[in-house]
Amino acid sequence: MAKNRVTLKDVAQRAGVSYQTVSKLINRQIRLAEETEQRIWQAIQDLGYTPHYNARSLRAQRSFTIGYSWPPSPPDETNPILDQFLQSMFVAAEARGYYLLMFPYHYEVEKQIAAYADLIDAGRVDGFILSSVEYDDPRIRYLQERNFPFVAFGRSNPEWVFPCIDVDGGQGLYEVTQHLIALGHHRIAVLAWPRESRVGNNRLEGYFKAMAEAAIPIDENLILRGEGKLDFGYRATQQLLSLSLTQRPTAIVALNDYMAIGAMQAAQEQGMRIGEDLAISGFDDIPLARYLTPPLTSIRQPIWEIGQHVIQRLIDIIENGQIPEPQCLLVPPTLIVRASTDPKVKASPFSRTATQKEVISR
Amino acid sequence: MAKNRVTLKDVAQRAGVSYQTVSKLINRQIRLAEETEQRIWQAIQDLGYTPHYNARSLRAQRSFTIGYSWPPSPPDETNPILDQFLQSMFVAAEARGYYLLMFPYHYEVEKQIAAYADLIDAGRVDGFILSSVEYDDPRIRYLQERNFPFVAFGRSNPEWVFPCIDVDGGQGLYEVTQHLIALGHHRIAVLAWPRESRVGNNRLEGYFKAMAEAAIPIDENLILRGEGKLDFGYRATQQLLSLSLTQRPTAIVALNDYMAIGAMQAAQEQGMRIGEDLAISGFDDIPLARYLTPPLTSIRQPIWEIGQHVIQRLIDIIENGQIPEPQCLLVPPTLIVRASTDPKVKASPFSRTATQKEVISR
DNA sequence: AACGTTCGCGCGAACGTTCGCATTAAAACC
DNA sequence: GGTTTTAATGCGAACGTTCGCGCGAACGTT
Repeated sequence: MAKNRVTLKDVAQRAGVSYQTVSKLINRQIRLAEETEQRIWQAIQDLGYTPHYNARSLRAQRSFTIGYSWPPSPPDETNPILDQFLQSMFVAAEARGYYLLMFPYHYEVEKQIAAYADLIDAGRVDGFILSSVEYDDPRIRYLQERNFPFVAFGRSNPEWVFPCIDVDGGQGLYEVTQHLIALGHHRIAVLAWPRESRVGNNRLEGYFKAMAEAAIPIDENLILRGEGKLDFGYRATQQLLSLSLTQRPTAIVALNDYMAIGAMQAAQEQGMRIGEDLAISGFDDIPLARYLTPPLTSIRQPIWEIGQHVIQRLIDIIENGQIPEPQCLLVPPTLIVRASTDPKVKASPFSRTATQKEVISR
Repeated sequence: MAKNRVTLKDVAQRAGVSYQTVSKLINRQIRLAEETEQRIWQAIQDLGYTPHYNARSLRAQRSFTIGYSWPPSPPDETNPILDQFLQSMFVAAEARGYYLLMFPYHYEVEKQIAAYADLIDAGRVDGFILSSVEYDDPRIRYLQERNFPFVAFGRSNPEWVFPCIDVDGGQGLYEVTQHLIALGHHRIAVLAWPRESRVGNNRLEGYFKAMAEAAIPIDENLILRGEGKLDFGYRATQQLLSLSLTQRPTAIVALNDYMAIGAMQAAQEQGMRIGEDLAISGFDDIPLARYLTPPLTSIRQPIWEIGQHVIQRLIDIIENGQIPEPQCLLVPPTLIVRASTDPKVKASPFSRTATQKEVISR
């Protein structure tokens, strides 16, 4: 297994210099005679030297490791962005010589904080990425208090100042609502999350803004709140469709795709033609969205870019200590119009042309 | 940030012993006088001591870290088991004092192997978990050659001997095929993967076995191979349904849920009632499966158990060097019968009773 | 010719552990 | 009562780096 490892001393001996000199060359902290430098590189090559991570970290008091933990998705739902987010992050990390360390997410606050504290105290990580950030997030409080580097994917309390990046969900909802209004809809229902949901509230604001700009009064009966699951979307839509003709919505905006799918099923069971009799939109643009019948209008988050950004930012903070402005960056999502809201964008989802006909707004 | 860290020496001084003694107590390599032991624990508690990871690893030549890398899922598909698999693994790892390190997956063989080599040479990991294992997998070859610990989720060449665990996909297909035969189906089509697919071949064997046992001849025209995407399922099913009545299948077994969903859409477009006119089954039991109309019969893999097992096994190998028999463990998946194959198991997917009516075979 | 300055490199120390052996005192043996 | 065993702890070294300082030689400057 771990046989006789090649160390700096081996390289140094072969190159005929002291081992510290080799170290300095590797870390580019020194100018060497051209000839010596070549000799050393050659020796490194010949012996196949790789610096020992733990020794380096011990001495430098740096771990070149970023910690990440996230809440597991419930069994009846998959996290549509996890894979891409992770891949994006560790590609970005690798490019700067870092790796990502995963550790379990605990729901009990104390155990959760303890997990972060242990990693810090053990010197295993140089910083953290946070996601699924909520109001009063104890992790943010703790890390700020210890003055330990982190970057969050998601906003928290508006008055808190910390490095974060977030998708402007409000902008997404603003656009989709505008899109529906432009198509002539007035009674637009929302399948929303509970009031405590920070993400939900951010998104809802965009809906209110678009409605206000179009001078359409808000009907509180059309805003239904639930746990964001498919069957809530289904039941809520049944309820909406049981309203009288003058009250019933002509469009439903769901805050995620699962609820939208539930809504589609409920509407189809009642024989309604989605996109014609009733418009439905989702959020997240899960891969399946374009394959549904009809294809689902949705809002896509720039996950890859967020992963890149969040890591770049964290490493900048770790290495330079400086937190660049703006503290919190908002990136706009992309509205993807499909036949579930606009029947003109229809056709079989499998023909090449149909796929291209998806209207990517912006 | 990293302020004055509490070290063994601090603890030792406060407890009035040498720092090596404290180390030995922590590692339970020594018997101490009851009173001294208490004093030391108290000091550890008082000062909030946490061992420094890099120092420990440097000295012990062990990293307590497990490396994992996996191919990113294509943009039009989500990996339905990734989240659960990861969570399971790092929960198991944490319980034994290990963490998981993620690193990018490269498709070019050389870069891929280089990534593994670098982590080994740098001493950053004690072992690896492999997944998405294929025939002639170069990673297996390399790690075996270096005699470096690893455990694979998935089989490779039948003649290779290495620690692995895999879902018995053949058993899954055997059961679903038997299930369909018992319902009176004879012409059972398969939406399969390309011939080079190891997973696909393993699964197919179960189909052949069940057909052979029922003495039903294989019709090669009913075995269609594609890339495992939704639209292949769609097109393949269109093709199958265009066959003459005597040749057309009465049941379609898909090797994953996405192809099954495509098949359902194609069949429904032709006005067929799924579960009655045509039976369709999938594989993976993605969360959405039970919410489809009709709910999709599928095969669920025991992912959590696999994650636990794979980690336990790897740590055993790392710590004891011994590779327990059997080298490769096969675990059976679970057939979940829903209305897409058996209309008796129907009803709205959202009523409590309906959910319970899902028949979990075995 | 004497004197700074830069260049090229070496040296000792330290990072915080673990490990094996040495040491001391008390207890047990004959 | 001297010798051997056992229990409880100490001591020095090592793991493979990085870091700051130092030192001789070469180089230009006055």
